[in-house]
Amino acid sequence: MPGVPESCELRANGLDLALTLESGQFFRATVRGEAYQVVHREQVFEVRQEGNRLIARGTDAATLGRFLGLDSGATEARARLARVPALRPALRVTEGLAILRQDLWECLVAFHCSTVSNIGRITRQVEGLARAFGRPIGEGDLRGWAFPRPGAIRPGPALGAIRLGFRERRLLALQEAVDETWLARLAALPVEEQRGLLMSLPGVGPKVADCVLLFALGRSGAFPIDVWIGRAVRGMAPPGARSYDRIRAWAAQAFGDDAGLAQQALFLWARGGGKGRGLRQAPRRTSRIRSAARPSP
DNA sequence: ATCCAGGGGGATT
DNA sequence: AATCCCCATGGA
Repeated sequence: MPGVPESCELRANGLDLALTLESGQFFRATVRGEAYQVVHREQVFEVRQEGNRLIARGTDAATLGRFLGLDSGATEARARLARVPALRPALRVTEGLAILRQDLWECLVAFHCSTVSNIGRITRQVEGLARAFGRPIGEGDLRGWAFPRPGAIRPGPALGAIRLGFRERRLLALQEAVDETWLARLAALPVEEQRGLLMSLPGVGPKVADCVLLFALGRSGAFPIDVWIGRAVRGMAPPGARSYDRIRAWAAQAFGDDAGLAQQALFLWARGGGKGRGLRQAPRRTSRIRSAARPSP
């Protein structure tokens, strides 16, 4: 039995840890005093930020750096995105935001659960799945449950207690459609094939597929469009860009491989979140705009 | 094309 | 306290 979890320290490279972990892309980070406790794959670790330093316990620098996207060039991406004037207000309140690199299967399930739901509920459901079906991991004060691998989630009262609602049957079907080999092959495909394959899964439409491409498969040009993004880009995108595919094509043209970061910045900004604001309360100021704008044929 | 599944969070009444 | 609105997917 190993005793003390390994520690590490690395430069944050401009990352805002709190902003990134609480930006709604990841569901397994919890506040613990000045730090965050994170469950990532088979590790439970604790990480905190002091200025431009990240100090962690229970993981190694390589794993942490990759998970946090420290090598993803977020600073350069922001500089390129700032050339688009309409994006500047969103960029202003999301300095230090990065796109995480999550576990593929966990990310797929989490965003599968996200359909017609909200962040608080998704968080509880992901945690519930881990507690009910995952393996206990960690040691000392760093304990948790790994997310259950495909096949480990079983129908029954324990699953019912997680209250997935109509998502439960689809989650079980999703699990049947996928195994470790399938996931490994998916990761190696070109992006358009990845997207098509993801969308062929039960309960996975364009939005969920794009979330998985962005948050797990490292496809930085993916641009998931939920209702908040739809509102945010109204007025930026040309009036013709109304459908999911047209907004997506516009984003690809406007932002290229930086579209994913643009999306996450817009998401926080549109919800009234961003630096020092948290993400919990979403003011309804845009609902009027939304009802005023009708889809055109 | 429209309705619903099942639920919870937030806002309005 | 009751009621309305919201939300992404798939099947009727």
